[in-house]
Amino acid sequence: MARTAGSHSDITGPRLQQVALQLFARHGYAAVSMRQIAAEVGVQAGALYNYIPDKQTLLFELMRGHMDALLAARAQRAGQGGALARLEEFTRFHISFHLARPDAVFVSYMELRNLSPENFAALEDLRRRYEDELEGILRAGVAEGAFAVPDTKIATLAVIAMLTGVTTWYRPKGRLSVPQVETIYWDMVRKAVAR
Amino acid sequence: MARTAGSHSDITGPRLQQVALQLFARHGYAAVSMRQIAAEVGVQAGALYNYIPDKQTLLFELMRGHMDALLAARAQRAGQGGALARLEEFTRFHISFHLARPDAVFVSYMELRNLSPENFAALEDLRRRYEDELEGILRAGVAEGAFAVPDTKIATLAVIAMLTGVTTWYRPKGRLSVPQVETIYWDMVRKAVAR
DNA sequence: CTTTTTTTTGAACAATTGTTCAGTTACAAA
DNA sequence: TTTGTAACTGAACAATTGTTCAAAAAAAAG
Repeated sequence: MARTAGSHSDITGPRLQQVALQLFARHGYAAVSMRQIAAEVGVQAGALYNYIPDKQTLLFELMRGHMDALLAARAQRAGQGGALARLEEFTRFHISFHLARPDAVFVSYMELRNLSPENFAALEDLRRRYEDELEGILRAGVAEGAFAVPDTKIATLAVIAMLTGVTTWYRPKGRLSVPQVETIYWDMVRKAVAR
Repeated sequence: MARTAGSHSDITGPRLQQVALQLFARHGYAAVSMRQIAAEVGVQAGALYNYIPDKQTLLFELMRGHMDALLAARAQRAGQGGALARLEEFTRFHISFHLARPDAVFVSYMELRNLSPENFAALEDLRRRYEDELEGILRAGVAEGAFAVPDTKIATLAVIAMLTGVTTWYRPKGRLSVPQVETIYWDMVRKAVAR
């Protein structure tokens, strides 16, 4: 026998991405085999190569897809108002966006070293673009006299590290809702950059 | 031929740990083979098994060694004085300790999912003990009325995430010295938990 | 219905994996 | 110098790796 009944490109394609993201997040890129992914998709390993050229590209596309979605979502909420308001907006956005996609976040931060040099460079570029959003806000706040940070570049990285860290402990079944978490972190971010 | 001239357990043993840590940090546990490690040590793969029972235990021992060193170094600087002074001490300690061991930090934070369940539990226990150090300080500060944090547990994780993030960008050749970095982060930590 | 196209199977590939072990060598003690 | 031991080699092991491809079957088109 060959082609399975009810099989379709529209199903297998997206499901491959979904399954790969989940398994990569759970066990790591290098520890997951194409056969494991195929088994979870419900197909033989060879069939996956109708959708991806190779395993490396699969990883890269997952990571790039995540960063693209992040930048697109960020661009949609065009920053307006004073630096303080924009910083709050960024903080809440970052937390809610990241908490909604724990697998993609995990993979994007943990598997950078498994990318080929060109793919790594491309991803670093996207990451930089996102960081620049926050640094722009911090710089504006300093110019306004609303913030006091000794080094906007370091403050940018420190704030992002702090916010992204939420993904390591947050569980949907936990005692806090996402908006509550946002508020707690916003309180700390606001004070950390305050005069 | 067999035993290499000048070979000794005192050399190969430590060198194995050193090389494994470096390679695991650079490429990831699953992506590094025992033969790669052996080649870097200057020995055949089989010889490594005079020093470790298996690859998994090698990883675990590296991570446990790091956490033991962290807790031991922390215990040495027994916290004294008010919460603010203790928090500054913790902040500077955390940064300097982590910046001095980038490979061990990287492995300990990235390879948790490659540990067996028992080994994972053991490491989580050590990590918790370290986090409790900081939470104790924050709690004391709140009791003193020196700090205002809505949730000491979350604040603990947020501060640690922020501080550990320094390892992702700091380079010894960079424009800032370690004490300068400490001061910049301390400024943000201090304000973040302030009243 | 028949034909064409899309999708998948299943086997095959060379390479690599962690680990074991009998045999071999270097070193230290006697 | 002989003996004993600690350290290492080199080959072997079964299993698994990413990837390819001819054959087969299901779906879509005519």
